[in-house]
Amino acid sequence: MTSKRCMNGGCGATLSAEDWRRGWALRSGGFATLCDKCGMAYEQSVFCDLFHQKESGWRECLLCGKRLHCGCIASKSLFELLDGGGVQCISCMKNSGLSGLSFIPSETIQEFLPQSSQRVLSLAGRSLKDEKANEDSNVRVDEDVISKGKAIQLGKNMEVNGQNNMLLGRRESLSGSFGHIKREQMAFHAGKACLNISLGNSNQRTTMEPALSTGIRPSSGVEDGRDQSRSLSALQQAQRARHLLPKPSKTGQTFSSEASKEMLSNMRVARPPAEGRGRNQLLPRYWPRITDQELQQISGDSNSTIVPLFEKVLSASDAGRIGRLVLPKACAEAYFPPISQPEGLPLKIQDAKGKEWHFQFRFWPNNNSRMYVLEGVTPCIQSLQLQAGDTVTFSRMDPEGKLIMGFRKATNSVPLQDSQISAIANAGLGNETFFSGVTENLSIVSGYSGLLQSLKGTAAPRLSYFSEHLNLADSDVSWQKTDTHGGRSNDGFLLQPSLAQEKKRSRNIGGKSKRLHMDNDDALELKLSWEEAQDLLRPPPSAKPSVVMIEDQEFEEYEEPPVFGKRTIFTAQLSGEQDQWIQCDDCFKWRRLPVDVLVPSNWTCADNTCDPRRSSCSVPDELSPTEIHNLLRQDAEIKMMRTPSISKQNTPDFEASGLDALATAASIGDTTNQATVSASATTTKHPRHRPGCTCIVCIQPPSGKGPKHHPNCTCNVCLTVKRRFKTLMLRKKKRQSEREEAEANKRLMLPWGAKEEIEGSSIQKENELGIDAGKATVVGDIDTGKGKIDLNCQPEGLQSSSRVSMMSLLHVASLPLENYLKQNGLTSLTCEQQVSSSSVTVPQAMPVDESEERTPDEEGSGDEGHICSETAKSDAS
DNA sequence: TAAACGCATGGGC
DNA sequence: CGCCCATGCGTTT
Repeated sequence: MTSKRCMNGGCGATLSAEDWRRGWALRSGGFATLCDKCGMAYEQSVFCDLFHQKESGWRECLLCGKRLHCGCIASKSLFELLDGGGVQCISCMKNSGLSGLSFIPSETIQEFLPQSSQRVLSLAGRSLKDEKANEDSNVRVDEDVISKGKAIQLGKNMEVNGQNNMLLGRRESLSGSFGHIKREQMAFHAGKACLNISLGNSNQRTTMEPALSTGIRPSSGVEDGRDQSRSLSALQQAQRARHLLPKPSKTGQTFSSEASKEMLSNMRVARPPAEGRGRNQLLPRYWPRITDQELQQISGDSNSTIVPLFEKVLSASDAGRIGRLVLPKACAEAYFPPISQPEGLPLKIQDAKGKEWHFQFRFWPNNNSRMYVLEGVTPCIQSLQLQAGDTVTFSRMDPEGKLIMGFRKATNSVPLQDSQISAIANAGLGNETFFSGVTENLSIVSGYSGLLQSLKGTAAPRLSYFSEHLNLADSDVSWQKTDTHGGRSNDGFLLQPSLAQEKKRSRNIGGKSKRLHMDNDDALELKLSWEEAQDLLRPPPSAKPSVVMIEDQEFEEYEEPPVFGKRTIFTAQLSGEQDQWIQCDDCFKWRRLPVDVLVPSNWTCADNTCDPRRSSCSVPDELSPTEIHNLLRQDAEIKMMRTPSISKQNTPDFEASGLDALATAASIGDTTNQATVSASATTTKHPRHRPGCTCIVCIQPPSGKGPKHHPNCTCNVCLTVKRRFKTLMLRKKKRQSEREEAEANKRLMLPWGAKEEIEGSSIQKENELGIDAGKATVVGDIDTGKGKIDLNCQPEGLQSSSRVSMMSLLHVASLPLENYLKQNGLTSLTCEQQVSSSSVTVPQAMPVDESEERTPDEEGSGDEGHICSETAKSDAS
């Protein structure tokens, strides 16, 4: 397929593949081409490459630079698109031979949909030209006929723009064949006038006014709850989609931008993210995640461009002997050739090695729908040694249009260990969740009560409960899921599952649960530790928790769901002034915020109410590129320190700082790593408490200053202290039982060292979970109960110290809160704080982990003495 | 009789 | 309730 001929009436231009590459014609998505000579698309016309996609909300026309937004669907701009061949259907979210509007979230489209009406509709688009009834570009479609179509109902609650009446109808339901797009659901719009638009050359398009359809608005009284939810959540959905889109692949970008660059070099064209057509319509689980490298491998040295289409995790039946691979309907209809007969078509698909496979692409009628399958895949599956759980990817090589099949073995997932599970179960903290991966911007999750519910079960159900209640269906986020009982194995990604497990496993592959899985490379990319997740967890606005008891443990329950905030970076300046830095979602500039501002998951400059001067994306960065670089670098270092294994592995020479370093050392058994801090400033506190830190240590005013606190004071500091006390009590119980158990087993059999190892191992367990138990260390006189808890301090000999730590913690925790506070001089809840002499990034306080682990003592009042690392080391040893 | 085929069923959402 | 899709299962080859 080296050339194409424009089918548009008098044009007849022949366009070669070289033409496409040169930008004379744009090879579009699907199986279509656009004639650059006449501006018309032919075959299945697809306009998507005429537009650079901008996030999810709008596109910029490459020809006229016009910004098309959702409103265009009801404007003349829409008609332009329609004239090119169709529009996306809101019901199936496919394209009626044209995906120019595929960037518009379907829910948004619905908002602009006109109501079903008894109007004379005309079918727009050249692709309908063969339709006999459409020779005059007008087809009368009776209401009753239309109403058979399912798409109608989507628009039934919409009012009609008097000028540009538009109606989406289900093509299939109308009157049978409309040629190659027979099955497609497509758009109709009223009036002949639309057909007179944009038949000329491309430049005419520039004259079109977007003319956002003021006449069309969503009506109230949506009857169908499903429709309602879809409609009402449009913005949310769109926003979520925007935030959670996978990183664009460069290769994909070249698909449209390379050609267009040449063609439109003098135009204001922003480089689009590689939102290939259809991505917005497809379920995220089908979004291709092929890497640039993989794409490069496929394309080799050729001039071809690989456009990732979709992917699928193989189910048991896909990988089984039947040799049928069930294709996601939306993907099949969007990317594979249209088929009208169940027998379908033979399809040649080339694998990454260049071998060409012959499959039968067909469908089975299924209810009133279809089920698409690729038949004859067994040889291919076997050749590639694929099995259930592996992923096959489908791409298209342009301009040839050849289908390419790749795969990704599910070989590198990291199952949860039993120790991790049990540690999670034992942690006893209400909102702990084992995050295997989360994108940096997180969306709303379910309510706290859901989490609490989940706590009632074992660890595994808890995890799955949480997973399943994370409303992240539109996100590119997956959650490690564990089996609900028994082995707690990581179903779905077992390398060599036993036959006995086959069935159970297969149920967890694909299907609904597959969205809960995540490839390991994704997990790495999206790695977010439990601590970091805590950083991002925000209490709901105006949250007032009620305390509930579950299994003798108190939990704060919130009415509103918790919110995941956007990740920010905390810094401090020479003056000691603390800042929080946040990156705008739109312009990616970093803006300064006060430290105490809790930001939502999405944040743009416009939200910068704290600094009106910088509340616009147009305002330049406050920081120089170098400063930003340093900011990010330090933040990355801090992050790295939080993940011991990564830290150890990737930066063997990196001198981790503070407690993190010691925790790291503890968890990896390297006690020689001292707490020397390169990035932190001089402070009498542990280096972890650098200026800007918002932990309880640092949020308290300097000693002797600040207000005295009453016992029932509800200020942040007091609440935190009280909360810690509670946690301490909980942990006391836990550790006591652990200790008793360990001692019962080992007292007479093991020397101290070995016994200490037991406790040490429990700490290490927690460290594996991101619970830096090693941070909490107690030194002092156990017998008198005047233990001085310095959680800043990490003695060199972790093991011996942990023994003291446990006992002292137990003792301290057994005291009444008042005693506790009093004993530790905390009635005034003040602390000494020194600021650094340089501006540094600081780790964000970890609401549960660190703050709960520490006790007020450490931060405390100076008279008990604030034992810091150096001192503590000698004390403890 | 087994494999292939075509459709039906049902869980999950 | 409708849709998707994994897979079951009866029929055909």
